[in-house]
Amino acid sequence: MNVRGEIIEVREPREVSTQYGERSLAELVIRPDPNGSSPPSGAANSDRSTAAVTPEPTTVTLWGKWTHTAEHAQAGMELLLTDAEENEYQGNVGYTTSKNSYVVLEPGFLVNVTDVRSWVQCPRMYYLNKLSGIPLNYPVAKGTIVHEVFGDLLRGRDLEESIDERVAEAGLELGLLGREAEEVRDEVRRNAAAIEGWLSQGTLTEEDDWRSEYTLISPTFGIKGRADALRRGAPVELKTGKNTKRDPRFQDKIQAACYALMLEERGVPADTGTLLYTKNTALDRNEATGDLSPAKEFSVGSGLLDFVVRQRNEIAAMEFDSSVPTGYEADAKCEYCFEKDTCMVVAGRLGQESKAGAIGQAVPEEEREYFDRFYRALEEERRETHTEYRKLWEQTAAERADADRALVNLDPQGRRQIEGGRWELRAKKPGDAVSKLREGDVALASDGDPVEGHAELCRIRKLGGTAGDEVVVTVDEPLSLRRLDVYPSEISVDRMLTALHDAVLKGSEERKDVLFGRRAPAFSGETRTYIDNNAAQNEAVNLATRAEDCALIHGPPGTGKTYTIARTIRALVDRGDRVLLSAFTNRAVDNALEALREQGYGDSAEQSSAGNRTQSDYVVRFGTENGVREDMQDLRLVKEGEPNDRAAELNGASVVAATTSSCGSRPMREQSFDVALVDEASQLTEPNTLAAVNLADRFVLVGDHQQLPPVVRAENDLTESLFERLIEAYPDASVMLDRQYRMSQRIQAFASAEFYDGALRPATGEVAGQHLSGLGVDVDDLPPEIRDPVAFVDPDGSRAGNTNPREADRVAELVRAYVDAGVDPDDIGVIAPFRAQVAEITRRVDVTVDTVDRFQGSSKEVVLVSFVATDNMDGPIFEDTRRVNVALTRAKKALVLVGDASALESDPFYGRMLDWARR
DNA sequence: TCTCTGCGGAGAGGA
Repeated sequence: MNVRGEIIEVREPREVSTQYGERSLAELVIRPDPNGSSPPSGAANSDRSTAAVTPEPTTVTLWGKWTHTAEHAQAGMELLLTDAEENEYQGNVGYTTSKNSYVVLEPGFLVNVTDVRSWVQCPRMYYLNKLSGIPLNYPVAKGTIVHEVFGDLLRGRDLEESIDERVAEAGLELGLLGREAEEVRDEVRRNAAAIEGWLSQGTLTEEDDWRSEYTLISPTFGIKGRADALRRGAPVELKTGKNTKRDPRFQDKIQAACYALMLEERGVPADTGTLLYTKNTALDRNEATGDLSPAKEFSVGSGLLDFVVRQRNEIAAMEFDSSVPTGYEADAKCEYCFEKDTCMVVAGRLGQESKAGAIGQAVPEEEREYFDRFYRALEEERRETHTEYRKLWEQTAAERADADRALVNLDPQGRRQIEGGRWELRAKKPGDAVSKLREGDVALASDGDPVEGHAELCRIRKLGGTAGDEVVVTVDEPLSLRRLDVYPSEISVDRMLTALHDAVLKGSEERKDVLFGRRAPAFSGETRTYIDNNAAQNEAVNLATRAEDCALIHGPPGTGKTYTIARTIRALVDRGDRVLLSAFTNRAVDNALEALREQGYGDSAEQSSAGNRTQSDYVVRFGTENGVREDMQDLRLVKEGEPNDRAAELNGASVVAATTSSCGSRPMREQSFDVALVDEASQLTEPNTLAAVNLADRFVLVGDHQQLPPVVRAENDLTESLFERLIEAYPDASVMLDRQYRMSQRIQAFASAEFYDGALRPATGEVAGQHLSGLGVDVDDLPPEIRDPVAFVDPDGSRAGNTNPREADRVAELVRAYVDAGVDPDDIGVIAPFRAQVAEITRRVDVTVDTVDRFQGSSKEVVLVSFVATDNMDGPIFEDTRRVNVALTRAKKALVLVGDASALESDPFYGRMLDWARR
């Protein structure tokens, strides 16, 4: 049986005499989790009836080599013991390890296979890889291409066709690395020859069954990864580096053993692993000690699997309290390590202990403190992401579907092989099924069980379609498409971590002086008139152009933020600056680009045809095909093609527009700018902002900290934006746009008073006095309760979960009243705090209905807000009043608050809002 | 069960 629970005490390991002689053991005391203990396989949920009783602490005895794991265990960690034996010692009943047991620390912490690999090489290397990311370099780029070609060959694709396409796909990266396509194709061809030779060597018989790219997630061992290939059920890893030894490298074996471990968990054990070294040149192959085959097979014994688990436990234990490895944990030799310099520099700069030693001047105390604080915050965020993975197996299909995390009960509609040997799978989804999944997302496609069944990472090509129930995905290997799950990603955390690293360890001293409060931002140069009808906007452009370090533009709702951004960019480019335009969302990036184009800059007509851009005065949109809006696709940098052309296109652009997340990608990390201008800065975590800021000498942040803050999973330092921190530290480096072009006087009054000290005012009398009559509506045609431009309606509903059906009915009635009075449905928007209520209202009306969070950045002539709450305003969603600011400031001419009067009155803030609405 | 956008998912290798 399996035993699982929280560790409450760890006792010293000791030697004891047994009938087999001297043996070591370690005892742990755990509080068993009644749901976690289960028979070794299958029926995990069979004994849930015992859940009601809180179990007594139990002693777990770890024998032999598992005492190693006990040495890393701490109270508070979760422990999983598989194949446990019940035992009784001196009257106490407990559990011990058996011959087949594994001991797993923090099984919910999901370690990547490559992380286990690098940890085995050296724990410091694991840390350094995580911290600084792997930069753009040729061996890695080439390795990636060879892997892709390998997969293509296994799927039966023509070699030359595969090489041509895969090299072309890597065009941008290769170009940035200064490589010619033909040279790369030749090299890939040489590597592929080794693969092909082996494939056709007779090693393979008719019974050989192959599959490529196998995704595995292990709930038991807390490991996830993707094997290059399986041959007769055993893992095959391709390595394009040099290995002139007879045996595979140890860390390569560890990698294959990780996959073998996960296969064993699925009941299909593999007792061998194969490493395929394609090597570089014929010369290298001759050096191979008599062994001409690129393939090296090795046996995967239980000792190796145990070792892998123990190594993985070391990582989980290290991450449990976010501590930093020193290198002494392993016996790697620093003198031969090619990361030695980096290792020593990081150690020296951050004041860390390192086996390799430390060089360089430590960064000031406050920077180290900052680094540590954000490092912990980001690791905490990573752990929250891991709980999302865990739900893949802890929740039932129905629970996943209810949480909008999966589409279940899909009806497979067939498959076909597409270009490149890959597959297109089709299915129908139950008509009313909704989820967070969107077209273009990477998701986990499965036959119904994403963890124990057959699952593949896929790309969603179509969701909905004209019939509304169509699902189309593409995958490397075919399966019966019955379920689609959100696949959580750590990319965001990884990129924030590298941005933090770059900011503290690579950032210029001048910028760090400002970031760490040692010096106020400086300004210089002449003041000019850029915008003649709005003093604050003009001041904002001047602040940005005169900034020597940074400028902060505070843009409340409707104040012409986007216009000001476009004008600023133009001013900067006109004087010769190279500018990075960034924002949190693709939508904001494209909006800013649109404004730039409206001002006559960067229009595609002006840009010469792609590949022939010689003048450096054009705009490039850097982003994914799905992320970039249709009308900006012509500016989008296509990464595929002739390396030199692709690189020249990016390098030559005087304005590059990309999300902050993209700024953390490898090609973008190679770019440099004079100025980074970041929109939606108040919605960005500090490390996210740094990803853009790191790429430029100076930066301009645009945002409104009175609107929504960053969305993060963990409660920590990430919730305050850099924008907010700096605007509080340096009010003199900021300007607030104080004239709004959106709301009538009556509508803006509450927000202005509550959030902007009354400083937000209508830009013109026309804006202030706008009214529904401007839409050709006779107010007398409306029901009396909504004739005032700001109205309150209490439908006397009651909250049920995150919905309020009666309130939804009332909202629908009011929407119809507006439409009947002549308001165009396109001019009406409905806002609700919860997605469930959004769905409830959407069923009743045919106008835009969305959450507050998704409405940020847009506006409507008429807005209705459904508050849902009854009884009181408790709950996190209502506590952050900035959300209300956003909701109330979306309306131009009419605003209706729909909610429960007594609940709203129970809170001072909402009470004031009610007084204003009822005035 | 609060809100949620990004991102090639992970891994690609160097002596």
